[in-house]
Amino acid sequence: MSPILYALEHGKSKLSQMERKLAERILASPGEIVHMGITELAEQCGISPATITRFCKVLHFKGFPDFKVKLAAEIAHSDGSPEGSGSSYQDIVAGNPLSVIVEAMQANHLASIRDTTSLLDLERLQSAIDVLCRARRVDMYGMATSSIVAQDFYQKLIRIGVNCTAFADSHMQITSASSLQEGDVAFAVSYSGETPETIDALSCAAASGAATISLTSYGSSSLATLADIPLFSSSLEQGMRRGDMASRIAQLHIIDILFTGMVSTRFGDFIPKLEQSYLNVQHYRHKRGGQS
Amino acid sequence: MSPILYALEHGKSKLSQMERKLAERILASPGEIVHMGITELAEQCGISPATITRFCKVLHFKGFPDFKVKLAAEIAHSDGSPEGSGSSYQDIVAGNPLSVIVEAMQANHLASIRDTTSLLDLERLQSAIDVLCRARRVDMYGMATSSIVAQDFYQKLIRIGVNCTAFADSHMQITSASSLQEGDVAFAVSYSGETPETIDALSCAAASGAATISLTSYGSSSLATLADIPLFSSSLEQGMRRGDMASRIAQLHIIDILFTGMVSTRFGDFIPKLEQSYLNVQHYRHKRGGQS
DNA sequence: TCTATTCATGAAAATAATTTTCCTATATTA
DNA sequence: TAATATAGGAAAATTATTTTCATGAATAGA
Repeated sequence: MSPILYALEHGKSKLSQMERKLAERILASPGEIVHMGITELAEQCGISPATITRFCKVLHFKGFPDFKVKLAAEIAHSDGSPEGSGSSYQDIVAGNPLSVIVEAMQANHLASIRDTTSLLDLERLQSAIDVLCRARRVDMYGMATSSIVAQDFYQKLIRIGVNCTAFADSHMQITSASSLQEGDVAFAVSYSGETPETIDALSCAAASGAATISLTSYGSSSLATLADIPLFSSSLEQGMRRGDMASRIAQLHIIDILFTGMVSTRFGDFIPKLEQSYLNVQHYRHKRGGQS
Repeated sequence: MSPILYALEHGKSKLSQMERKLAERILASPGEIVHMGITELAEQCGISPATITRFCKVLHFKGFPDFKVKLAAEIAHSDGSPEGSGSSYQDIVAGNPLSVIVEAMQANHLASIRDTTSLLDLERLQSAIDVLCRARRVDMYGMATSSIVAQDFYQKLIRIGVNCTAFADSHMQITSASSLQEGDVAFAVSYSGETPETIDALSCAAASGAATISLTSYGSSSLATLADIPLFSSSLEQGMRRGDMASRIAQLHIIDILFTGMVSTRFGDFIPKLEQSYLNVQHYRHKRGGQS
């Protein structure tokens, strides 16, 4: 906790009634305070602006604006997660004020990325990258939210000239999987690891002789068991319906690592293609008279 | 370097003479700026206070004090964690060992989420949520990477029964935009804020009388200027082609906040629909013999 | 090349925010 | 109980910020 908030918390007992109201309001959501005027804050606390100015002077600030700037600087260091723990998932419920939602979401997403990174098995990740780099063709499978992740990887791979498909349609996924061969890669994404359509597609791909990679939430699941190289994103403890938001961020995080790993491995091959795809989009647009 | 300073540094060329003086003064010692009044800063730059206020507005801040608070928050992280984990953006180059890539990616993504959160304007976010909650119909626009983000929001909105479309085809986007009416919402996503197809679609939507929301990387852009409610994700300093990875994570972060805000606002309406959509997917699967 | 128009800019007016002053009510101590 | 100290608010004063308006420079069009 930042020095200012700490001082407020611990000095509370010494403060007078009105000052305490103020201190409590500030502690309740410091992030909001920095975007408030003195009048607004005064009203919310049921006190007068004069009291606030005096209070800031007591704390040795030059005034209220000075206090705000210093406070903003301090709370920026923290994650927004209460008690600075760094890794706690927050649940979000009805009627929460927006500031709480924002803080909770930040805490969740940061925790999710951290947890996912710390769970990574580098060797396994490297072998996934190697397999992908050598792939003649790559198939992506995923339904609903996971289809977004699959699409994202698809877009990236296309840009470096990897022969890749990512059908959203489960029948097409199966059809595509049937036509894979040895040397091809099937990459399946699923939050639960139990999505039947995705499992079917990956099974089919394995039967066709393709190497299989799964990306699921951490823990044992049918999809992970099935895959040659199972990769994991962190699973979220609270409120399952909420889980897929943080999980998707974590999965994209892994996708980014995979992609960057691929580019880094085959720099010479891939970077020129990446440049070219970028330039071509630019070029086409300029012809039409638009901008970047 | 923080997104604000980065935007200043890189947008300098687009600025006018006086604005450039100002930008240079801010870049010279951002830490001092946050403790200055607008008049003092104006004098030091040899310009008028009016120019400063205008400049802040161009950067989509509410005014000079708002700029100061956001800047204070940002420079707080950057000097807090020098060159390592924490909050500085890392570039990724050829032949980096995987462990370095992983660390850099984590640092980038964490920084991106933090920066984006600190740049958020809660009031603006709230008005976006309000507008979305009341919308008769919502149109999503976005090309390439941004289309992924648009699709993601689309999937979420559909699940809570919001009438929403997210065509990937730019002609369909325009067609759809033309049929919008007052009370509808158009939501455009673009990393650069200059994607012509997306700008066209949003302009068209505005002409049709729809409320317009943009989600772009931080800085002044055509799309942000066009929108009634411009929202921003943090922009990434290093290696331009790398920017869209972190930016996409940041944009999804904002999508999650918007969605959660909507659900929280209209808990009673939306939660049952969310439950129902979940149960229906389950039900359908069990009939076929699969699992969750 | 000249004119019209747009755009950048500063001066000053208007507005908004903050701080200070002054006053009252309450509590405290002799 | 009276004297005094003090917290706290109302309102005035001050200060900061924003807006408006006028001007001159630059650019585009004729």
